[in-house]
Amino acid sequence: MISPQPPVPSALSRRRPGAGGAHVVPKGQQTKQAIVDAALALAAEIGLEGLSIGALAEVTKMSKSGVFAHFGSREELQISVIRAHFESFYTHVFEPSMQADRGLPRVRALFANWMKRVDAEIQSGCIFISGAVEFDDRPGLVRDALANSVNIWLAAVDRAVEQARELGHLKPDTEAHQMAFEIHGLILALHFEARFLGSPGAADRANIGFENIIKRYGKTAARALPRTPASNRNLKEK
Amino acid sequence: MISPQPPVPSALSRRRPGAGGAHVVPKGQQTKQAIVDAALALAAEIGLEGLSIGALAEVTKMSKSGVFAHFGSREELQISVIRAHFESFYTHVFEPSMQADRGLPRVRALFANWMKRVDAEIQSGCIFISGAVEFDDRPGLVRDALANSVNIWLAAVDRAVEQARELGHLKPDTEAHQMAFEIHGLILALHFEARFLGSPGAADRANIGFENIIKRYGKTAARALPRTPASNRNLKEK
DNA sequence: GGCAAAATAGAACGATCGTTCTTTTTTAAC
DNA sequence: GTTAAAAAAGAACGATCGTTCTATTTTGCC
Repeated sequence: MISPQPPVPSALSRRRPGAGGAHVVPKGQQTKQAIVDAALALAAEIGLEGLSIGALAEVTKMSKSGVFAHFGSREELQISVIRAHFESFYTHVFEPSMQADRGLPRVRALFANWMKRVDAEIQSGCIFISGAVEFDDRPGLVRDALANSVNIWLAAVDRAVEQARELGHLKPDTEAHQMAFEIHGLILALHFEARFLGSPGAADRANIGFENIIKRYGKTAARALPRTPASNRNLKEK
Repeated sequence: MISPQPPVPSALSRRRPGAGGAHVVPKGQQTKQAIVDAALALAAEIGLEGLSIGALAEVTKMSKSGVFAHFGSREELQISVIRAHFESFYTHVFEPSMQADRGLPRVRALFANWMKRVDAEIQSGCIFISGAVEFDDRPGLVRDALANSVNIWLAAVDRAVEQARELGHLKPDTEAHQMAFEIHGLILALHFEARFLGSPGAADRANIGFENIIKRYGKTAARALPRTPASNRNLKEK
């Protein structure tokens, strides 16, 4: 239900040959994984559209046809990259956040881990963001896979916000997707300013923006130190 | 000072031959303008990187070399497109906004016109946004021209916010670029959700997000109807 | 209307692209 | 160790790319 694509045959069986067991991982899947890893790094830099089988063959020290044979088409290669990126995102951003308590803590964890991820992607590039721009006008399987992955993630954010509202951590009339939309905007602005413009302090601005959003939708003002005693007083209750 | 590139020789003399005067516009610049216009539409759809001289020749019903001769390189063509896009943005977004009163009204006008523009670009695509993604890792003249244009625009937003603060329309400790950053995020989230995901209501969410930002930084709460009499009361003064 | 200059067309280049086909090498089960 | 299957290499394809060079057409001033 979580993974956007069914055909991940060896996602769980990809473990190294354990004691007593024979070689569990066929050679083919092994090199295919290596190709996808290289493609992941390459696509992050120059985009999914910039991914070329020739360049990939050079990086992996294989022949073009050798690389190609593992996917059957460039489209399938791109989809494999999206799949791998989603898995990584799921492992490093989504899963750790789910260990935080349901409600506002989890919303904070989602944003913090998301920030950490995007902050690292300032250097390498983010496939979800660049892919959205590259394929917003290009229908097909690649776009579908991309939109599928993104939707799953954004829905997870929506859900966490809605749970926080239900638990009384947010104002009862909070529109979950409205708040998630504003949070998403901060991430995109961070990516834009930091990666494209090289503007320093963008991460701080995203964090401050997040606190502003929390202040706007949160039920209590206890979290971020209030500016004046007056504003503190009136926010304490209701 | 405003235009990011000096060499715009006929920006003012591009008027049609008036009564009595001979043909003021040489044939060359005339078709060059037509090519740039076609390139502008094409680049909005498929991106600056997707711009190909062959496709452009087909659209304009010219030969490849005929198109090419006007620019001398693909890079120069891309820069011309950025220049044209900036001029259009300047005319349709910046200039009308400057007719609003300095301060909060002007900030509102800037956002409203920006929204109107992006809303139209949901269909065609926005060169500033897609270009930022395409060239965030590709140094060169194209990237420089793009960053230059974007910086001019973002600085204009910063300036308008700062003026609003100075005029007492915003809280005195408002960090202009922080607020502009959050506004920029709304625009980017709108572009992402509406253009890539096709999510309905994204424009509404951006507008609501803007009102939230105004509420956060604004000195008075008179604008957007307050939810409760209590919150209204305490925000009225200070 | 003639004439130089500007504008456009046409053909070809080397490079790279994704893909196909054939051949060689490597793997892995017996 | 043999052997069939899987994996990888190699060569070539048609297409498109940006660009160059040369010819042809069109423009615009006298």
